[in-house]
Amino acid sequence: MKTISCMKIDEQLLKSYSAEIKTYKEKEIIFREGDSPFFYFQIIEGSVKINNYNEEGKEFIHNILGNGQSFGDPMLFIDKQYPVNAVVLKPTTIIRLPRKNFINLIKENPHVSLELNACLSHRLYYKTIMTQNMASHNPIKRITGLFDYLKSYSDCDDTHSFNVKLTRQQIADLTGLRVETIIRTIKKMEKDSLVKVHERKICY
DNA sequence: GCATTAATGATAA
DNA sequence: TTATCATTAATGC
Repeated sequence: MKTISCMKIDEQLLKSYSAEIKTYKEKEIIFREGDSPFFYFQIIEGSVKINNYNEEGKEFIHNILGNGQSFGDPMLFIDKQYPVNAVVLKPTTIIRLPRKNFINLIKENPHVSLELNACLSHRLYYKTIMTQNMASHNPIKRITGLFDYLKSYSDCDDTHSFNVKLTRQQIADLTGLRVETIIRTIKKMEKDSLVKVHERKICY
Protein backbone atom coordinates (compact mmCIF):
# COMPACT_ATOMS: atom_id res chain seq x y z
CA MET A 1 0.00 0.00 0.00
CA LYS A 2 1.33 3.40 -0.93
CA THR A 3 0.35 6.16 1.43
CA ILE A 4 0.42 9.90 1.01
CA SER A 5 3.72 9.45 2.84
CA CYS A 6 5.86 12.25 4.17
CA MET A 7 5.58 15.13 1.76
CA LYS A 8 7.93 17.93 2.56
CA ILE A 9 6.56 21.43 2.82
CA ASP A 10 7.11 23.46 -0.33
CA GLU A 11 10.28 25.52 -0.10
CA GLN A 12 8.76 28.62 -1.67
CA LEU A 13 5.91 28.48 0.80
CA LEU A 14 8.37 28.22 3.67
CA LYS A 15 10.33 31.15 2.30
CA SER A 16 7.19 33.26 2.04
CA TYR A 17 6.94 32.83 5.82
CA SER A 18 10.57 34.02 6.15
CA ALA A 19 12.27 30.68 6.43
CA GLU A 20 16.03 30.81 6.15
CA ILE A 21 18.54 28.48 4.58
CA LYS A 22 21.39 27.26 6.76
CA THR A 23 24.32 25.03 5.96
CA TYR A 24 26.03 22.77 8.44
CA LYS A 25 29.29 20.90 8.37
CA GLU A 26 29.74 17.29 9.35
CA LYS A 27 29.37 16.65 13.11
CA GLU A 28 27.77 20.04 13.77
CA ILE A 29 24.93 19.97 16.27
CA ILE A 30 21.66 21.56 15.21
CA PHE A 31 20.07 21.28 18.63
CA ARG A 32 20.90 19.60 21.91
CA GLU A 33 19.00 17.67 24.50
CA GLY A 34 17.39 20.24 26.80
CA ASP A 35 17.24 23.03 24.20
CA SER A 36 13.94 24.75 23.64
CA PRO A 37 12.52 24.26 20.16
CA PHE A 38 12.37 27.52 18.22
CA PHE A 39 12.33 26.26 14.64
CA TYR A 40 10.77 23.89 12.18
CA PHE A 41 13.64 22.12 10.37
CA GLN A 42 13.55 20.53 6.94
CA ILE A 43 16.52 18.97 5.16
CA ILE A 44 17.11 20.21 1.62
CA GLU A 45 20.21 18.14 1.02
CA GLY A 46 22.20 16.01 3.43
CA SER A 47 21.73 13.75 6.42
CA VAL A 48 20.97 14.24 10.13
CA LYS A 49 20.78 11.80 13.01
CA ILE A 50 18.61 12.11 16.10
CA ASN A 51 20.27 10.56 19.13
CA ASN A 52 20.96 10.57 22.84
CA TYR A 53 23.27 8.79 25.24
CA ASN A 54 22.40 6.43 28.08
CA GLU A 55 23.89 6.42 31.60
CA GLU A 56 26.90 4.43 30.41
CA GLY A 57 27.56 6.89 27.62
CA LYS A 58 26.46 4.54 24.88
CA GLU A 59 24.82 6.19 21.93
CA PHE A 60 21.29 5.36 20.87
CA ILE A 61 20.16 6.65 17.49
CA HIS A 62 16.44 7.32 17.26
CA ASN A 63 16.37 8.12 13.59
CA ILE A 64 18.42 9.14 10.58
CA LEU A 65 16.79 11.63 8.25
CA GLY A 66 17.63 12.42 4.64
CA ASN A 67 16.66 14.76 1.83
CA GLY A 68 13.27 16.40 2.14
CA GLN A 69 12.59 15.14 5.64
CA SER A 70 11.72 17.29 8.61
CA PHE A 71 12.72 16.67 12.20
CA GLY A 72 11.99 17.96 15.67
CA ASP A 73 8.54 19.06 14.57
CA PRO A 74 6.53 17.27 17.28
CA MET A 75 8.17 19.55 19.84
CA LEU A 76 6.73 22.62 18.13
CA PHE A 77 3.22 21.77 19.24
CA ILE A 78 3.92 21.22 22.91
CA ASP A 79 5.75 23.13 25.57
CA LYS A 80 8.68 20.79 26.12
CA GLN A 81 12.40 20.82 25.55
CA TYR A 82 14.11 18.47 23.17
CA PRO A 83 14.73 15.06 24.72
CA VAL A 84 17.36 14.31 22.03
CA ASN A 85 20.18 15.82 19.98
CA ALA A 86 20.24 16.47 16.23
CA VAL A 87 23.68 15.89 14.72
CA VAL A 88 24.78 16.46 11.12
CA LEU A 89 26.29 13.36 9.48
CA LYS A 90 27.58 14.99 6.30
CA PRO A 91 27.58 18.54 4.88
CA THR A 92 23.94 19.47 4.96
CA THR A 93 21.67 22.29 3.81
CA ILE A 94 18.63 22.96 5.92
CA ILE A 95 15.68 25.30 5.65
CA ARG A 96 14.34 26.44 8.99
CA LEU A 97 11.25 28.39 9.96
CA PRO A 98 10.72 30.13 13.32
CA ARG A 99 8.10 28.50 15.48
CA LYS A 100 5.56 31.34 15.36
CA ASN A 101 5.76 31.59 11.60
CA PHE A 102 5.39 27.83 11.38
CA ILE A 103 2.22 27.92 13.45
CA ASN A 104 0.84 30.67 11.22
CA LEU A 105 1.73 28.70 8.11
CA ILE A 106 -0.14 25.69 9.48
CA LYS A 107 -3.18 27.79 10.37
CA GLU A 108 -3.34 29.48 7.00
CA ASN A 109 -2.62 26.39 4.90
CA PRO A 110 -4.90 23.54 5.94
CA HIS A 111 -3.58 21.18 3.28
CA VAL A 112 -0.09 21.49 4.77
CA SER A 113 -1.54 20.71 8.16
CA LEU A 114 -3.16 17.59 6.77
CA GLU A 115 0.04 16.43 5.14
CA LEU A 116 1.95 17.06 8.33
CA ASN A 117 -0.59 14.97 10.19
CA ALA A 118 -0.14 12.18 7.70
CA CYS A 119 3.60 12.45 8.10
CA LEU A 120 3.54 12.38 11.88
CA SER A 121 1.07 9.50 11.83
CA HIS A 122 3.30 7.57 9.50
CA ARG A 123 6.26 8.03 11.82
CA LEU A 124 4.23 7.16 14.88
CA TYR A 125 2.93 4.02 13.20
CA TYR A 126 6.40 2.77 12.35
CA LYS A 127 7.77 3.83 15.72
CA THR A 128 5.21 1.51 17.29
CA ILE A 129 6.29 -1.36 15.10
CA MET A 130 9.92 -0.53 15.82
CA THR A 131 9.27 -0.60 19.54
CA GLN A 132 7.70 -4.04 19.22
CA ASN A 133 10.66 -5.31 17.24
CA MET A 134 13.11 -3.77 19.70
CA ALA A 135 11.43 -5.63 22.53
CA SER A 136 12.40 -8.85 20.80
CA HIS A 137 15.61 -10.47 21.87
CA ASN A 138 16.05 -11.91 18.41
CA PRO A 139 18.59 -9.76 16.54
CA ILE A 140 17.20 -10.70 13.13
CA LYS A 141 13.83 -9.30 14.14
CA ARG A 142 15.39 -6.08 15.32
CA ILE A 143 17.35 -5.64 12.14
CA THR A 144 14.51 -6.54 9.77
CA GLY A 145 12.26 -4.28 11.82
CA LEU A 146 14.68 -1.41 11.33
CA PHE A 147 15.02 -2.12 7.62
CA ASP A 148 11.25 -2.21 7.14
CA TYR A 149 11.08 1.11 8.92
CA LEU A 150 13.77 2.70 6.76
CA LYS A 151 12.26 1.21 3.64
CA SER A 152 8.91 2.78 4.45
CA TYR A 153 10.54 6.16 3.91
CA SER A 154 11.81 5.25 0.48
CA ASP A 155 9.66 4.74 -2.58
CA CYS A 156 10.72 1.25 -3.53
CA ASP A 157 8.70 -1.84 -2.74
CA ASP A 158 10.70 -4.58 -4.41
CA THR A 159 12.60 -7.03 -2.28
CA HIS A 160 16.36 -6.62 -2.24
CA SER A 161 16.12 -3.36 -4.12
CA PHE A 162 16.35 -1.11 -1.11
CA ASN A 163 19.92 -0.11 -0.41
CA VAL A 164 20.62 0.39 3.27
CA LYS A 165 22.87 3.42 3.36
CA LEU A 166 24.04 2.86 6.91
CA THR A 167 27.28 1.63 8.35
CA ARG A 168 27.09 -1.48 10.50
CA GLN A 169 27.97 0.69 13.47
CA GLN A 170 24.97 2.92 12.75
CA ILE A 171 22.71 -0.11 12.47
CA ALA A 172 24.06 -1.20 15.84
CA ASP A 173 23.34 2.20 17.38
CA LEU A 174 19.83 2.17 15.94
CA THR A 175 19.00 -1.31 17.21
CA GLY A 176 20.86 -1.25 20.52
CA LEU A 177 22.94 -4.23 19.45
CA ARG A 178 26.74 -4.53 19.22
CA VAL A 179 28.42 -3.97 15.89
CA GLU A 180 29.90 -7.48 15.91
CA THR A 181 26.43 -8.89 16.38
CA ILE A 182 25.22 -6.85 13.40
CA ILE A 183 28.06 -8.14 11.22
CA ARG A 184 27.45 -11.76 12.18
CA THR A 185 23.69 -11.51 11.96
CA ILE A 186 23.81 -9.82 8.55
CA LYS A 187 25.95 -12.73 7.33
CA LYS A 188 23.36 -15.15 8.66
CA MET A 189 20.60 -13.17 6.96
CA GLU A 190 22.53 -13.24 3.70
CA LYS A 191 22.71 -17.03 3.91
CA ASP A 192 18.96 -17.17 4.51
CA SER A 193 18.58 -14.74 1.57
CA LEU A 194 16.85 -12.17 3.74
CA VAL A 195 19.29 -9.59 2.41
CA LYS A 196 21.80 -9.33 -0.39
CA VAL A 197 25.29 -7.94 0.10
CA HIS A 198 27.42 -6.52 -2.70
CA GLU A 199 30.77 -4.97 -1.82
CA ARG A 200 29.63 -4.60 1.78
CA LYS A 201 26.49 -2.74 0.71
CA ILE A 202 23.34 -4.20 2.14
CA CYS A 203 20.24 -4.56 -0.01
CA TYR A 204 16.93 -5.46 1.58
C1' DG B 1 50.29 7.48 6.42
C1' DC B 2 45.97 8.00 9.15
C1' DA B 3 41.12 7.37 10.23
C1' DT B 4 37.17 4.79 9.54
C1' DT B 5 34.74 0.60 8.66
C1' DA B 6 34.34 -4.34 8.48
C1' DA B 7 35.52 -8.97 9.81
C1' DT B 8 36.98 -12.67 13.00
C1' DG B 9 38.33 -15.18 17.09
C1' DA B 10 38.52 -15.90 22.12
C1' DT B 11 36.29 -15.46 26.33
C1' DA B 12 33.04 -13.72 29.76
C1' DA B 13 28.35 -13.11 31.31
C1' DT C 1 23.25 -16.71 22.73
C1' DT C 2 25.01 -11.99 22.76
C1' DA C 3 28.48 -8.80 24.79
C1' DT C 4 33.11 -7.58 25.28
C1' DC C 5 37.82 -7.15 24.01
C1' DA C 6 41.68 -7.63 20.97
C1' DT C 7 43.47 -7.92 16.53
C1' DT C 8 43.69 -7.57 11.64
C1' DA C 9 42.15 -6.43 6.96
C1' DA C 10 40.15 -3.33 3.73
C1' DT C 11 38.82 1.25 2.26
C1' DG C 12 38.98 6.13 1.52
C1' DC C 13 41.09 10.66 2.09
